[in-house]
Amino acid sequence: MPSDKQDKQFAPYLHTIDIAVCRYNREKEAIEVLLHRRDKAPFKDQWALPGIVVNGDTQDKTIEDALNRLLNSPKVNKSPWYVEQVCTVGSADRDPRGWSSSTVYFAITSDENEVDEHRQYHDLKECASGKLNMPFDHNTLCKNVLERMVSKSLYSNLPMLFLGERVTFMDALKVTSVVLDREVPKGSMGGRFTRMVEEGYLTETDEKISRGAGPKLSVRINPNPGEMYLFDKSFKKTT
Amino acid sequence: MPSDKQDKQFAPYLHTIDIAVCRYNREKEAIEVLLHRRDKAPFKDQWALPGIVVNGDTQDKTIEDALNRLLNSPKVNKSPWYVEQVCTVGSADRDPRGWSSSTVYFAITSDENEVDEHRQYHDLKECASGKLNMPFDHNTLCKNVLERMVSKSLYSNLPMLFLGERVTFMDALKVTSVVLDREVPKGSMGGRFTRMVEEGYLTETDEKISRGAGPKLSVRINPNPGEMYLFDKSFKKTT
DNA sequence: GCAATAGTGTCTTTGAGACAATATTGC
DNA sequence: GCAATATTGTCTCAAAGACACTATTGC
Repeated sequence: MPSDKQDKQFAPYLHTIDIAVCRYNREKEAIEVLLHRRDKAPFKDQWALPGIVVNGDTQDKTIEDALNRLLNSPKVNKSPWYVEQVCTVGSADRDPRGWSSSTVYFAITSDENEVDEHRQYHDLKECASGKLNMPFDHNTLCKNVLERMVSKSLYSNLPMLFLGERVTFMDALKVTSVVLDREVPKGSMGGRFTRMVEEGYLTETDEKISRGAGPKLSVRINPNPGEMYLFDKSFKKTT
Repeated sequence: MPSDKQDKQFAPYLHTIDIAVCRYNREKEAIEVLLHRRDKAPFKDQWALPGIVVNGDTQDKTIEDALNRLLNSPKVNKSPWYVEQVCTVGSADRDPRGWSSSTVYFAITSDENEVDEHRQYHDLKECASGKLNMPFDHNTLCKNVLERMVSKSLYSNLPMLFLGERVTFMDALKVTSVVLDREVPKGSMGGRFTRMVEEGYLTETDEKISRGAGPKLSVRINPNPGEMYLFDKSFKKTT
């Protein structure tokens, strides 16, 4: 039924949704992206961003439906804390099969290590730089995702979203440094962190966890993981 | 030749480029968007965002080619100072003709009043709020454009891009207040303006212009209109 | 002259950033 | 105890923001 509407001979081009589901790997101190090993041509067996065809074999009511179908598909199978549309690209030559466009999303998920033969996390920086060679224009897409991530991290707590619900100050400092790829002053981050607690974005707990030497770390709770906090103080508050 | 590849009976859906070309109307103190009166169904004679079909009657090599084709088309016919992709939407019911997706761009152009029967500027806020009823989901698209414009205006000189090459401080202050829809403190804007001059983004001139009562206004030159200046000082400079 | 408005100056507050000093843990 | 490291505090600087004051124009 769907296939007679989407006859590949006559389809002007494919519109796909591709997604960069990212997590924070604490051991490697790196942001990683979930990739999918392609099981068919073109680029069979190469690691690519998971994607689906909008209105391909399955009819989607909206682009968001297609996005959710991708998130629930075996390629991804995640419920990320945060999802954001990054960009749309399209050209005659990005896919050897013909004209195709792709709408790219960026998502943040927990660091649970659910991998299998066809799902694996790779260093996002290596994907963006091309050190890990990816099919189609997926290296460029990863670069776009990384750029969006970095630019938003300057004026929001986006890096903290990688930490989920249970947050410590030192983890927030570390993950922000990892995302921005430079050392973040402890004092500056401390001020921001204090503000988040004072304004109720983070709530206090008595819980403390230990991570090697030194005092235990106080755990704060982010009741709404995925909700972004803006540090922007440009011009006066809207109040 | 192109039409046998894009047989409308078999097209799974239309992918269009829609653009919100905006200007600053100094008299009305408003941001306006160039609309196009549709000359055919659906929504004949209604004012809509100008758009074209990607790979419709004309083959495009890339999405950017389609964007340029739209900019050069009679619907728009502008070379904006600034163009930025905003978002992509798609659904089965946004266009009565069937599944369609649209990639939306935001552009800034001069305030030259080139209008005709089918091209006219309308208040962007009214388009975004729905006070001006628009076909398809164009009210929502305008809302997306306005939101992007406002959020970027908090940490960049985006509103100043409406002024083009010849810039005065008071115009910069005014257009920023108009974009943000609230009074911007003169002192804050003054600091930012001074920095732009000191860092060479704006260059000094001896020229002064008069605008009613009061002293004449000093004119500064923005040698690269369309190039955005970021005020962000989050964390330490990359140097 | 005089109203209107541009440009400048002063002061306060806030947050970034550097860095020292102190406190708390594992071993 | 001691090394490692979390946490707190102090100081400086830059920018936001409030607001007064002065200077320059059109009428």
